[in-house]
Amino acid sequence: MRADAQRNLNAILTAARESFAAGGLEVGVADIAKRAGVGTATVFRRFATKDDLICAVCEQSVAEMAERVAAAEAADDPWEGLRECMRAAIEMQVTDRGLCEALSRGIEAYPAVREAHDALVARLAVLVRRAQEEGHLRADLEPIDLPIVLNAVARAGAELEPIAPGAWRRYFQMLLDALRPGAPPLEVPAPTREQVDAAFAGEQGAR
Amino acid sequence: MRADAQRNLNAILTAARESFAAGGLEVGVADIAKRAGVGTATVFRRFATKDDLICAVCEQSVAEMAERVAAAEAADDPWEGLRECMRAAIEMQVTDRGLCEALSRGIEAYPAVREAHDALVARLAVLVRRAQEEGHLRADLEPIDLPIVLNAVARAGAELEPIAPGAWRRYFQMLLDALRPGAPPLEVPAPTREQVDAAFAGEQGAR
DNA sequence: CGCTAACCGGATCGCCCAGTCCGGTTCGTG
DNA sequence: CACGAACCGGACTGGGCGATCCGGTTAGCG
Repeated sequence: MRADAQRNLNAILTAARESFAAGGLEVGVADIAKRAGVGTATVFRRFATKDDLICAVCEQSVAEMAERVAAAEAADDPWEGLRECMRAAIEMQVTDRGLCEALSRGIEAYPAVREAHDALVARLAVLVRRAQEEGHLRADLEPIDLPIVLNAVARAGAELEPIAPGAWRRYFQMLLDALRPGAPPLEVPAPTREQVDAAFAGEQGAR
Repeated sequence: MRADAQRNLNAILTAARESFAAGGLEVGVADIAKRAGVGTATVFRRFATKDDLICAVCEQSVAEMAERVAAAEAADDPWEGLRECMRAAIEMQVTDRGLCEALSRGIEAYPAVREAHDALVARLAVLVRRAQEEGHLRADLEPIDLPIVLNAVARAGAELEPIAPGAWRRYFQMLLDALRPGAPPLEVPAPTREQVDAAFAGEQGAR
């Protein structure tokens, strides 16, 4: 790989990240190319499809989240670590429209992102179980619930952000209240792995 | 207005409602026209713009919600009525992708819808205050919070619906837990009318 | 029944955007 | 320094969709 090609690749990834963060996933490839200082053909040379580019950017963000989870696992106070993780996950999505939108599609996303996300949930599960044992989290919360509710809060927050900056913290606090132990048990089971897998297999290639 | 014109108008509204409900707001006008059994020109003769059509359909749905709120106000047990209202609001959005998407844009929607929505929130406020006085609802909940959190739950539920039907009830139950009294007070204020108005004035005509 | 104004609908326009093509440019090696 | 392979980028294509145009049709009044 020639040096200029590598440079362009980095520029494209950075530009895409910034563009998606600011304008959501519907920003045009031409805009991204312009921001990166290259032509559209150069973008498509590295990423056969716009979706591939989205995927690459998302993987970075999900990896970043995974790092935060790992840090929480090692923290002195794991419950505090988990809370901070959740807060960071929402904040990341609120300040990155593209990530927020991508995670909304979440379930049906690309294999690579999906894999990274699964790994992240698996790590989360450890923290969740520990928090439940220590009585910080309601016992009927499943790890799979977390990405769902965090994305829900983030989406509401993201829309509010331009008109009421920081309002997402209000709804994050409500979310924490919902997760506290002591409430009557949930009457509906969480989505299962099988359901998610079936949906994924079914709509491979949609959109 | 000629009889056939009236008939077509009804057909268009019905078709639009069904199409938007099933496929979201991004379904093409051509699809709607075909379902209504008319040409696209006929659609645009009644609704100058696709947005106008969306607006008309939404108004109907919001009016329907308002009726439910009115019913709750008159119910024997107002708290039970409010709960049922919230449940119905989520269910309506989960089973109507178009409505769900339209309410997500909510704040910046069209004047007519916005007006109907404001009226609905004003009515809700009565129920909220009463529920708070009776100790069913946390005291720091503002009426404006309700459409926000209800839409958030509905959106998550709508995405889950095809793969885990009814899963939204799980998150609705969590929401109710978050709204219960007894939690430490919220540290961030709710969005204000002024913020909403400013945003609305600012981006009139966007999209 | 006949006539006209109202109405209809498919073909068409203009625009946007993902993705492709090809003539020109640059890297980096010998 | 020279040369070829790798790389570049802007012009172009194709398809989709909102919106418009216009020749044909129909309602419903007199």
